[in-house]
Amino acid sequence: MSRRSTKQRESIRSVFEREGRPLSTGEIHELARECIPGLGIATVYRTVKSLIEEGWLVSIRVAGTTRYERANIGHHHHFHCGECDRTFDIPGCVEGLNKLVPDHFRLISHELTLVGVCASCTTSASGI
Amino acid sequence: MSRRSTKQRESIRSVFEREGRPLSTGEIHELARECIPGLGIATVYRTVKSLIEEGWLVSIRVAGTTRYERANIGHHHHFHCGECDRTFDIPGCVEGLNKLVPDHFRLISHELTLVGVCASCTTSASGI
DNA sequence: GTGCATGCAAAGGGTTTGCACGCGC
DNA sequence: GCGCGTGCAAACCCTTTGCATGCAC
Repeated sequence: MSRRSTKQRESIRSVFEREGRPLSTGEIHELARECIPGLGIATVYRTVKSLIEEGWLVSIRVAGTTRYERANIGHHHHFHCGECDRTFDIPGCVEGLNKLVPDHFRLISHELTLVGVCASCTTSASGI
Repeated sequence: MSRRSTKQRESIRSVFEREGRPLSTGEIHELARECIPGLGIATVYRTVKSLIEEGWLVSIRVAGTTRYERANIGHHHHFHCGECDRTFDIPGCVEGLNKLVPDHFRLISHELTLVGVCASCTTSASGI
């Protein structure tokens, strides 16, 4: 269970700590390659998988793509920007979920995604 | 824009009318083949695409897969059963969405998915 | 030195496209 | 008969796996 500390692995962890938002494998690859040009996509997938097994990351699905984020940030939801295609965490939750559950259905969890335009795209109009 | 009426196309439409719930391409293919054994998967994809362009279907993403449903059923959300992997429509909505939106972000739409166990899986324990 | 982690390339699964045939019109 | 819609197979994209090399320990 104890994993070796390699520069690839540490680089991927630091990308998440630096960005502080959910990232796709493409984003991870691109951002981590700024430090490690030769980083292979297979290593990204393998490292993400092992970080999930360790409980350091969790996977989420937003706007049709799988993304990954830190596991320790508690219950929250997501805001997806349709302009720059980035996803952000938002704290808080909604009320009235139980009244939506049909009779004899059992509610275990829920996912909420807000879709719109993020602050930087709203102000710059051109995106990032 | 006017499409020919073929037995494949009509069969796919009737599957949606019969089931009344969001369907994946796999489910569409399987269900429509009960009437048209030779139906190819490429035809399913092409027909679904054209039904979306016509505004008869819309695509949604639930639990990691793309599904399709009738476009004319109004605002609603989804319940995904983790046992049988089927998705159901649920009427109604939640309150308090606006207070979740971060400053300077603009909210356009939202998606809510409840995850749990559906009525038939709850009672039969074994699923469908 | 031992063996896990990496990079490359090939293999998988789901979706899309090219092409010749057949059916709707 | 003309041309769109279909079925098959190949092509694609994203993700996973096999294998030899290299680095962490």
